[in-house]
Amino acid sequence: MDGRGTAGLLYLREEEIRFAMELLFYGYRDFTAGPDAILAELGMGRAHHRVLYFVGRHPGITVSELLAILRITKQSLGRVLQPLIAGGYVVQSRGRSDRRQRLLSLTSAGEALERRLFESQRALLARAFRDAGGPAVEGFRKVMLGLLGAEARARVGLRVSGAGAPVAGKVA
Amino acid sequence: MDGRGTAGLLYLREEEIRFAMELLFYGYRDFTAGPDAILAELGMGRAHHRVLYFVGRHPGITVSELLAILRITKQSLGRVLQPLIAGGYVVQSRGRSDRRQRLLSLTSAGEALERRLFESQRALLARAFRDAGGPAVEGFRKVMLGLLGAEARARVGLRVSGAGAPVAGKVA
DNA sequence: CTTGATATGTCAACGACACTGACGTATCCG
DNA sequence: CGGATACGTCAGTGTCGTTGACATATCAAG
Repeated sequence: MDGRGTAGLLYLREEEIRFAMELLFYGYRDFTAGPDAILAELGMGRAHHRVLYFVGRHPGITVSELLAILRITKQSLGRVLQPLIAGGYVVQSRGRSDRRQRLLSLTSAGEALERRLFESQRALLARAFRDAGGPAVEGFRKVMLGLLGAEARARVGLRVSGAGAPVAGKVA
Repeated sequence: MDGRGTAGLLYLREEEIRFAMELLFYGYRDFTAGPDAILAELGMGRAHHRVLYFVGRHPGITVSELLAILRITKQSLGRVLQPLIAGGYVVQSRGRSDRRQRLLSLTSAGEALERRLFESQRALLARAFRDAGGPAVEGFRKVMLGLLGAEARARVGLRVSGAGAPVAGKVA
């Protein structure tokens, strides 16, 4: 299988690892470039995008849960959430069972902006998927899943349904 | 090469795209967590890591070239490069053909630190590769390569061939 | 050899985004 | 009632990026 019939299965040479590292570095940067440009025009940044994304993904999410996903402090979230609320992108509502909670949701303006940001990345990702092909996409998911820590894997695993068998991973 | 509009092979549902987005978000964060922790003890940050990495990767690199790779300003680089030089991790030497250039290389201390940071990520990546399997790794590379812009693709592409890699060869 | 471009360094100010620490308030729960 | 929890906020700090301006050494060309 491997060109050089060296070791049997997967010979993890350093070069191979460094290649992957650079793919992650350049890939992540180029993947976020589109939204970054859009947000810059609105005086917002990547942090705003993350909030819009996860609030859109989990309508009615609590502040605590959002903090856990983003792994930032409430002070950091506040700095970015306040403008989003003031700008009419996000609304708060008090929890019905627990009135201390402020459940977050997107307004229609928030949904529109999130959609715009999403489409920018969707286009790039869809092209990469199409060019790579179905089996490659499946491999991409497997490898990326292996990079996630236990917490993130659990979070993302909740919706892994259609993505095929999850990686056989030991979650230390 | 741009077969637009057909959903034949790969049905790019939104859910699938969002799943990949989250893999990239969580994956990149968890992938950088190891080095971040090591660097924090040394009073350094991710920017220092990137300089160590690429200087180690390209010994004798010019400042201009490093700036082009990182896509930051020389002021930003200076703030991070100066401590690395003062700390004995990086050395400068004047270019032999062009004495205006300051060619950058790692000292043995720099190599040791870079190696330590590398090993932290290598362990995680190697485990993810092993768990996912060879074909999955190949798919991972294909998809990630598709996310790179032309410039980054050319940059990493320079060593896809020269690596003598068991990588199946052509890209995309 | 002067002249203009290039490679690099640096000062100064600023912005985004994270942090810690501390305090205040509303609400839940036992 | 009283402690724990959910959230908000003020104040200060640090990393890492930016723009703008200016200095210096060196190259390359007329």
